[in-house]
Amino acid sequence: MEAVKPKRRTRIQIEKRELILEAALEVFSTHGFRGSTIDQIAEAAGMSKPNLLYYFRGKEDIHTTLMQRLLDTWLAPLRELDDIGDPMTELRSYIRRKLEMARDYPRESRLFANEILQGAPRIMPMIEGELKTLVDEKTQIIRGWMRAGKIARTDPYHLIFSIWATTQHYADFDVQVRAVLGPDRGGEGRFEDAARFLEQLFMEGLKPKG
Amino acid sequence: MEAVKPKRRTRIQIEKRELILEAALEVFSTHGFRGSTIDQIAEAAGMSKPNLLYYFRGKEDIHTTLMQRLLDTWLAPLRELDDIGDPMTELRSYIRRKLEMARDYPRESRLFANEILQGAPRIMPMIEGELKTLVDEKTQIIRGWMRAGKIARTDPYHLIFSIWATTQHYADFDVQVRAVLGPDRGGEGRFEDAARFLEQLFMEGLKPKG
DNA sequence: GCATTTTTTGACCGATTGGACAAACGTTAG
DNA sequence: CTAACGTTTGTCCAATCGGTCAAAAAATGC
Repeated sequence: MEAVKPKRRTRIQIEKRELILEAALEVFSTHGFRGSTIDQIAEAAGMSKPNLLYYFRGKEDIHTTLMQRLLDTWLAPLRELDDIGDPMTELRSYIRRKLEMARDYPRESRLFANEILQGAPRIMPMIEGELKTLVDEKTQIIRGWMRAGKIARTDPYHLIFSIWATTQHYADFDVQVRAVLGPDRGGEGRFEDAARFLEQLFMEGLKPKG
Repeated sequence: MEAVKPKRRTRIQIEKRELILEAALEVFSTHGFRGSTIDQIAEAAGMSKPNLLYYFRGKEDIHTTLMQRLLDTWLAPLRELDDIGDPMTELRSYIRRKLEMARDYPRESRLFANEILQGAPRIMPMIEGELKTLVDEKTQIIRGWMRAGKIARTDPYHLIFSIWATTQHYADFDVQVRAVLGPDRGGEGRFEDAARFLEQLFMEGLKPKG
């Protein structure tokens, strides 16, 4: 195994690459990979297409760079889930943090959803590697809580899936959520309503059986 | 308001249009609208591009036809949710039916998800109309159950969202679910495991408070 | 069988796409 | 100042895209 090249970067390169990735996040998350064009990204980043291609080898390169960074931030809340706190409180915090991410980083959520929806053609290794390892690890912790009678016995994998699904729904299906709630209830308050609902659902649903 | 033209169709037209829609469902659901090409659809339908365009005016036409049909089948389980049965049983059946649809019609789910993810540019009217109306109607029924003390008091809109999110997750994020569960647990049994988990979560979560 | 209508095809078109490239322009160290 | 290096741009290209069209082929009605 060879170490990754150090890749000396100038100040301008660092700044411009950052600018491009921010623009690409905006474009990719709203149109998907194939639906986005380099021109769109270049324009959003305020530069010409050839100029953008001076900083990245190509469209694919931008996308993979973006996805690699994304996964880290995206899995951060799950990483924080640990053994030392009270199980119910830990899970409640996890749900809250996940919902906050859906609220504050909807583009990241949609970018990820777009990729998975289409069969994860470009990030399958990360799913089978990093992500699976982390989930396997955390389900063990959850299983421990169940054995200790701290939370109801159930399938820890599907528990995690359901937390992912319910929270990310508010980012990925945002337009539908807003349309269904209507103008009066679809405002910013929808996230607090969602938080209250999900907290109740999961806390009651996971209460250990006497 | 003018009635839609009767549009006399020959036997061949009916058959071929069906063939094309089936092929288009396959292609659109895996690559999204912009990611799919007419050539791909034509090949999947076993005909040439000009031949396909003899039956549909264009790419957009195929997509909207597909979406219009889809929404009906897609909302069918929610339509069945009614007042006459036992509330808990009704909700349990709804969840089960929804999960069965994710299992049996994953392409339809992904097609829908793709469209919503990108801001529902082509089906917004259906969301704000048909879908919203139905949800408004059903939340009233659910609210009635809550007032009658049959299920726990909570937000009926977010309850429906969470059922949609958790069930459709198994279609939309299928590759991720399978990758995380691994080869041993990611087989066909995953849907039964999911059904058991979701049933427990929602039934316990919605149990009326004594 | 024959005329009419429906279906299928190959060739083609303009627009857009991802990307290459060399020349021009800026910046900076000596 | 100037040579070396980093950055930006205009122009170009081949491939692919959605869609057209006229003519050939097949099906249909009489």
